[in-house]
Amino acid sequence: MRAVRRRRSSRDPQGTDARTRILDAAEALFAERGYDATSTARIARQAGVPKGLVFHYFPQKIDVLVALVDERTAVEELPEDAVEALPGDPAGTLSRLARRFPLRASPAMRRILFREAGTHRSVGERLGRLNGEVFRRARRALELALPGARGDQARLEVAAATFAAVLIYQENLAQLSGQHVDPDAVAELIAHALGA
Amino acid sequence: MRAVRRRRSSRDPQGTDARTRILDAAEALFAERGYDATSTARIARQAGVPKGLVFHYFPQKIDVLVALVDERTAVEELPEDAVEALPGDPAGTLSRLARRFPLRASPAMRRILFREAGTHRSVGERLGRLNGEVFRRARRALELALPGARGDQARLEVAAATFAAVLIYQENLAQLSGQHVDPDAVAELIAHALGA
Amino acid sequence: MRAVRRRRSSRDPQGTDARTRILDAAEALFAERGYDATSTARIARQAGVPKGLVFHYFPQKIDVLVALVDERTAVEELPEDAVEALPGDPAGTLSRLARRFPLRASPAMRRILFREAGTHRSVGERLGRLNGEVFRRARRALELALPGARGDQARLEVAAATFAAVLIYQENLAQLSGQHVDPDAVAELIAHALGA
Amino acid sequence: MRAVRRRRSSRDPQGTDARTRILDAAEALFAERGYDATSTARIARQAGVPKGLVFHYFPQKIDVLVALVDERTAVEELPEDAVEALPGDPAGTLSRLARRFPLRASPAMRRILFREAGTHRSVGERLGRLNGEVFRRARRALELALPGARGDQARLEVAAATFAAVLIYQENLAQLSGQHVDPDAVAELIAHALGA
DNA sequence: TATGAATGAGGATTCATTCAT
DNA sequence: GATGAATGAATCCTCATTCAT
Repeated sequence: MRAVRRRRSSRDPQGTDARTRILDAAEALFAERGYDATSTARIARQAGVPKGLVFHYFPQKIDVLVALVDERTAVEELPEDAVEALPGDPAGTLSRLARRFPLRASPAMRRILFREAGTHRSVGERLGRLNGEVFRRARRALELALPGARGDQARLEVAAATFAAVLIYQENLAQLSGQHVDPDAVAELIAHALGA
Repeated sequence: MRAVRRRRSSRDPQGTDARTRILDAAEALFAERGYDATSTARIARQAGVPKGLVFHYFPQKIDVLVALVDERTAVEELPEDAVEALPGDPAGTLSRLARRFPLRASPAMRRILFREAGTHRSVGERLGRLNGEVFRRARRALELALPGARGDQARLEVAAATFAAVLIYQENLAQLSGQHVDPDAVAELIAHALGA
Repeated sequence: MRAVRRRRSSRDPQGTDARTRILDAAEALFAERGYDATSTARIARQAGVPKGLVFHYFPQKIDVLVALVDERTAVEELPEDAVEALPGDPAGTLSRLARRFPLRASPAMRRILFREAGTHRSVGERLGRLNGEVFRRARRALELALPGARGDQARLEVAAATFAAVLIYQENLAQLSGQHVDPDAVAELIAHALGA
Repeated sequence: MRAVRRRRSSRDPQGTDARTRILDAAEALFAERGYDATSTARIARQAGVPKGLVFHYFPQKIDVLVALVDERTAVEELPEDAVEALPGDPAGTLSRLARRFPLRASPAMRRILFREAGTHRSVGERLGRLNGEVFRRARRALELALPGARGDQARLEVAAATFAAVLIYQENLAQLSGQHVDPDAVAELIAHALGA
């Protein structure tokens, strides 16, 4: 999570620093065609910077991917209970969680995470951590929303895992299978499964 | 869907014909490192055939992927009701569906489908069709298992879509997020959501 | 020491096989400008082959150097006493050794050996082995030529080492220092040092 | 031959000025890996100075090499007869010459001189001049040590040339051939060749 | 059908050098 | 003087693909 402030140099007429433009271009291209199919030359061209500059900031191509994952998929450091759980309203609670989703990642970044997770360890690890985070929040939200602890713990975990999967992968589920899975509808489904 | 029978040549000590060995090698490699990162030379080496032979069978590299998807992700032509739905037992019905899953695809092929779906139209289409098939079967199974039509149609569709997603992507969900989502448990969850 | 016979293909109008032409070109260029300053593209151009072919035969640039050293600096497998030592004529014996020098290496190869020995282990090792071979032959020749064992053993070794150095490095001594050191004259000098 | 005194700047915690540190780093690196294989960036890093500063002091990379050769291989301006020749003791005289060797060059600089002489005219010239200087001194020393002029002039020159070669290249002889050639022993050998 | 040499476009990466600050 | 971002030519190497045998 870089916070270095970069000054606008005279060589930067676009007003965004070169490093950021490189990451922007890479994000769009990796999402569209995949990491391997995207050449560094193309990233540079789309970013409007000379080829060499990509390597000035990112010594290896893989470092571009790593930087994207590091800097653009940060899990917000929300207080655990930032999403106010409404006792008796698990569906609404999950829906709110979905909306205040802690994953600060563009649809493009999600596609990248998803696609490259299987082949690049660091990406896979990050995706695993994100999934775990969402899972834990969902479980906690459900526990708070269902104070009577109706429904055993095991089922609650299955519910949380299912919801996390749908939430994280919705982007890809939609694109790959051509079918939208609406998180709100799933939230409602799950609430029914757990509730009265 | 090829069914051509190939004779065993004298150069084929493994007892499998060259074309099959090429596809086997490609399946393993594409799953492990992705299509773009796998060279035709490597496929040939792993298959134990000369480089030129790959192009004898598959004029272009992409044809290897297409053949894999065509020949190794076939949706079985099951009769619609091959999975006997037990009225009153939606959970069991879904579980049986999961077990008699119509997708004849190795874990490796599922990873390939999944990974390349976003960048190769033909793969994406195939995945979409598979997902649709599973979705339709799940919906039909639920309709039969819940004859009273309790729960409206919309919720039933959400349930079928969720179940299809978990079923198709379980391979990847497990691998990517490090968390198993047991189809049987999800079946039970969904049954609760729809049932009494 | 390759002995593979290469057929003359129709694509080889020069009548020398491509691999040999690549090595010829590399030998000349490495000797003239050094290994690092010689690009693979230039080798290919001078050899009259496409760039890619260099890497077909030599997966890495360094392999070209290694092949040169392996195949073009072979120590002849002469019987130990192939150079007939004339008792009483150490000078003549050394001169004959110099002329029937066991190092089958062009002046170009000697310059390459010399220059790259310090930075490429395999080259350095080969040079060391060559030097050792020449040293041992010179010592043996002197022992045979001076049967009375006049002059102690230590001095004889110094003589052999000095002669080996002059013999192996004459190419470079001449070029680098602009001064020829005639092996025959050194042979005569050494004979005087050891003889009556 | 620079003699400019450089002040110690506040950015120079090592207490050596930047220019000197650059040359020190270059000397070590050129000796270890060769001129071509050493990037200016690496020199800067090893010297602990920013990349730009290298080009401030040395407008071109080659200027670093030239400066090293100019400033660090100086032939001492000894009076011709600084090495007292002892008539009748040529071995001792040569040994003393070797010890009071006029070449002020570190082992590293000798390796550089040696390696780059063949490809960089200025280095080659300097090496030639050094070799000539040592040769002339050795010849003069021998003439003085052997007043009777026994041994003809031609043999004396061969002796001087051989001794100069051993002296100048001992560093490399040892390193490359793994065999030490002791200058004192060679001096003694040569004395025998010329003396009674 | 089988084989591997041949081809050249393209890709990642390096690097000397410039220059605004 | 000091700094490091910027530049683009050049380098090593990969690879799909062709083709003569």
